[in-house]
Amino acid sequence: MSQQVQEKYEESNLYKIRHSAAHVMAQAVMEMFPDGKITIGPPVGDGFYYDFDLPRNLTPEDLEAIEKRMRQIVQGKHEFKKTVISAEEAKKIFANQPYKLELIEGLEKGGLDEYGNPLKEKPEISIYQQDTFVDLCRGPHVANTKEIKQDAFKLMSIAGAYWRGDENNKMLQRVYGTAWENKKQLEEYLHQLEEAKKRDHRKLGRELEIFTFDEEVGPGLPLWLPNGAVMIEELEKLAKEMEEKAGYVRVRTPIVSKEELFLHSGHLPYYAESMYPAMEIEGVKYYVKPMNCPMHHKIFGSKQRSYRDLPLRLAEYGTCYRYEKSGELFGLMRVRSMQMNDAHIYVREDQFEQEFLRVVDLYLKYFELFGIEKYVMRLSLHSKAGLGKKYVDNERLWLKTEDMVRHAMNNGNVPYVEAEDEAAFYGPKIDVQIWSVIGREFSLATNQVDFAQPARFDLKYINKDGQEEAPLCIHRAPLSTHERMIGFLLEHFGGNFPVWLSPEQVRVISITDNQNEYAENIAQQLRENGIRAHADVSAQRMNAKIRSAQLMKVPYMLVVGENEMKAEQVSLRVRDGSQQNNIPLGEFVARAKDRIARRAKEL
RNA sequence: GCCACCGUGGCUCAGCUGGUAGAGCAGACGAUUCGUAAUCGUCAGGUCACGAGUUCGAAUCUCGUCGGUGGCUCCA
Repeated sequence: MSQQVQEKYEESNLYKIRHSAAHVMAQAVMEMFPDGKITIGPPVGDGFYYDFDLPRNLTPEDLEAIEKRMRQIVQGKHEFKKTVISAEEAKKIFANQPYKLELIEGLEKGGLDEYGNPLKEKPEISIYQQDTFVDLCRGPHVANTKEIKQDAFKLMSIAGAYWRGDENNKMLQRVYGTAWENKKQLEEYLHQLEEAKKRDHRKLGRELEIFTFDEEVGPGLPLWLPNGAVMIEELEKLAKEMEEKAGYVRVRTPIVSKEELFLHSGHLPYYAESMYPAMEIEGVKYYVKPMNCPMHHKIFGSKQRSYRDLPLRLAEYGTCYRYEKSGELFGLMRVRSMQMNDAHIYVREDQFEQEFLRVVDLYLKYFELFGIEKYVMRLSLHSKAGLGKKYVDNERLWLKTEDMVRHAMNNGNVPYVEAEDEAAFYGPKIDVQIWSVIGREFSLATNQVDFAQPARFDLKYINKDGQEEAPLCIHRAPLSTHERMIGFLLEHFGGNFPVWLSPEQVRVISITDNQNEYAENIAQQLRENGIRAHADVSAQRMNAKIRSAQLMKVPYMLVVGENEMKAEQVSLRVRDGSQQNNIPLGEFVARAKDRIARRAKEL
């Protein structure tokens, strides 16, 4: 479904403007560095970039100069002229441009596109020229440079990027820019970026006292503050409720185990670079677990299983530790200690499809609950080249299980896209890609098939005929990790959580000291009703108390003054600003309890 | 891990081309007792991330380390 949107964008005028702006930028950069090497410069989601190999690193001042020169160039109304040429001619033109020569060879020989991916047919080779700048390019472009409005683009940042996206290649300098049809659109976009910053989970996490990082504790190792701990517990409670209904049982396993376990599981052969290095005790190596699965497989294998026992659904919200490269860490979204919302389901082959769909169904229930509407299910497959390296070397089972997943998804009428070379080492998986409201994309829920580990651990059950048979295993984490989930939810709700998720659900605000005791009393009654409440009896004025409760995004404020105390009532101010004066406490308790029990979106 | 940039009290930020730190908010204390988003005052709080170097003198310059940010690679 996103395919359609992309095709549209590629045909749009905006796409041409951005692509053309990239060429203009390349012209400006090449004027500055005549010996520089150009590579590729495509449009992207909200702008464009161009990758260069330059004699020195660009500085922010350079960006200004480049931008200034670009404005001059676009005003020149230079035509974008396309010429179709032969590979030989192209090689002559770009004789001093090694990256372009590589691209031309790719086009000529195997039909590789600029990212090195194979093309279906051998494409024609064309160049585009504007003013003094010639680029190998298939287009399309705007008619002339003046169609790029001089006040509707902006260079955004300099970044490093590997040639052809391969970390073994040279790192190039990438300049990102944004370009729009007019000044107003550009300003709107820049405004959106500002707004997005306000919803950044790292900022909200600090302001709402959800989590913190400490240099001395270590990068990627979040400390959960009391408010954050409440949220995690709410997520666990939710998961436990759902899973109990769905027939899961819960287990607990240790954080470290002997090397042998991870050799056995295949983690060390295939996953070692994402694991913390071993520690040695009494001459034996121990590893901190990056996943719970090997332990769960041991639990499966701890007694003889009958076909009647399946599906066996073992759940554990265990904390795992992965060594993520330092540059990959990102707030709560990418951490080194993470609590998986994990379970492993052991099924017979004939149960696979139904069980797999039940897991997908569970995701959808969660998405509905959180109001997540924009997502894409992505079926991640192995690649032939990765067999024996990234992936367990058993092509037959890969193809078979991939087909089983496809079949299940098709039968369940669940739309999905396929992604080659993205699977887990032990089998294909469905990842759910979602976008937080501020446009950040990542995968949340995951549902993975594992044919490899059960075999490695020699897991068996006794079938109807009394024969031993190997189960399939489904790894699933519909709430992802609690870290990433809460990071996502912070941005998704902008900190305005539904009542059930709010760390503090009610703040009781006394107007003067005379009502302090009454306020404390009410907070206590609320707590006895299972509502997270506390009284603000500080020496502040009511307005200041309301302001601080609003800033902490507390869903309900109960204001109590002389009148309320006399009448034994409360005045309710809701986070959205609405209010309901002089209601009996019981009425409010009923409302709050109802919202919490239903996990309602509305306040 | 790679490229670039950044790092001043809990938070947000001032501190020009080097002369040894300042504000607001938050906090503590005191005063105020007030009807739906900030009452007033006083006080306390910083080895300017850390370590070297240059210099008569460094928060300001150089190098290194650590941490963060934007990307690349990778990913729940």
